[in-house]
Amino acid sequence: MKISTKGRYALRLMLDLALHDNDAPVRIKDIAARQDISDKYLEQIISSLNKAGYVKSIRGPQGGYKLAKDPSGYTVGMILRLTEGSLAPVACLDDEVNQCDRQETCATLKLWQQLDDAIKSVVDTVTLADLVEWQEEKIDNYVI
Amino acid sequence: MKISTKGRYALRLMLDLALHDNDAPVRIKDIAARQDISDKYLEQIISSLNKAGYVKSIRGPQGGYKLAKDPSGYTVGMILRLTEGSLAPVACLDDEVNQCDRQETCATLKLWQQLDDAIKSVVDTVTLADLVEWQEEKIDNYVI
DNA sequence: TATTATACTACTATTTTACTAGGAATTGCA
DNA sequence: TGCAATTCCTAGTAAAATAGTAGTATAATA
Repeated sequence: MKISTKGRYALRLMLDLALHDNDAPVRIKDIAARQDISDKYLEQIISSLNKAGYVKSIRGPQGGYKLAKDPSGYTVGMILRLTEGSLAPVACLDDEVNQCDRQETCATLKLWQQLDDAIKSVVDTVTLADLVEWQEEKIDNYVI
Repeated sequence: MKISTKGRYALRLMLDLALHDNDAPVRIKDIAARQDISDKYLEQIISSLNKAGYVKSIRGPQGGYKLAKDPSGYTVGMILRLTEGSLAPVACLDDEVNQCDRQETCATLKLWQQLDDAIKSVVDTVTLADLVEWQEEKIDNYVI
């Protein structure tokens, strides 16, 4: 029941983009350095975000990436589902293909549905804008 | 972010024990047949439940397993954590060893805490007795 | 046209998952 | 007392997922 590095890195990547959103696009190399993540791995992750239209890419010198829309336009769930796949705790909630034949009389199914709802209530509510806000709060309060 | 078979099977196993809780202990073989799960695999799973004192075992002929206490005494979280390990969505919530050095200024940490709370609010609230109840409701309503 | 950046594809070591296999220990019953 | 039924214990293993690395192609800019 762990979120993988892919999902976690994707969130930090998008947050980094949101925090450095001025005119100039942000290079993978810079995100990788700031977030201390392999740039080659980030490249793969951002590639799927790019294909989904979550970020815009600019190639060549002075190139990089920018968010496609305002941070408030992304929920955490959107980003995680794109990189992690489904966030449902069991496969039978994903799609009909994975439903088992005990469906009708399965008591644990109700449990999984409740758990799924609880997860959704967080990931589909919190947006990238919230993360930006929280980040700024944390930085303000953080004194060495 | 999936619950593994180990955790799912453990829940069904415990539910099966709760549903067949009369004087006679329940054999692994019977649970395996009813739940359509490999009995050798169930054996391993119930072994950890036994070591944790969640079930009592009786060896020899007419042996088997029984719940150690009333179904209301087990939360789903207890059973899942024993078999799955931690249910926290990221390792840095598990223990201090896994905390990263960004902890102080990490905005996603707040997200993971909220997600963790949401998960806990379900798994630490629902008990095996609830599953029994749901099961009975389902069976009552299920007409072929 | 050299340089800087993204884009794409393939490969790989490690870990986790989901079991299977085989035998040892215990106990009830004939 | 011995056999059969059951749990107990340990090891092995195929397949999938995870977390990357590596190399080259493509595009844009100065």
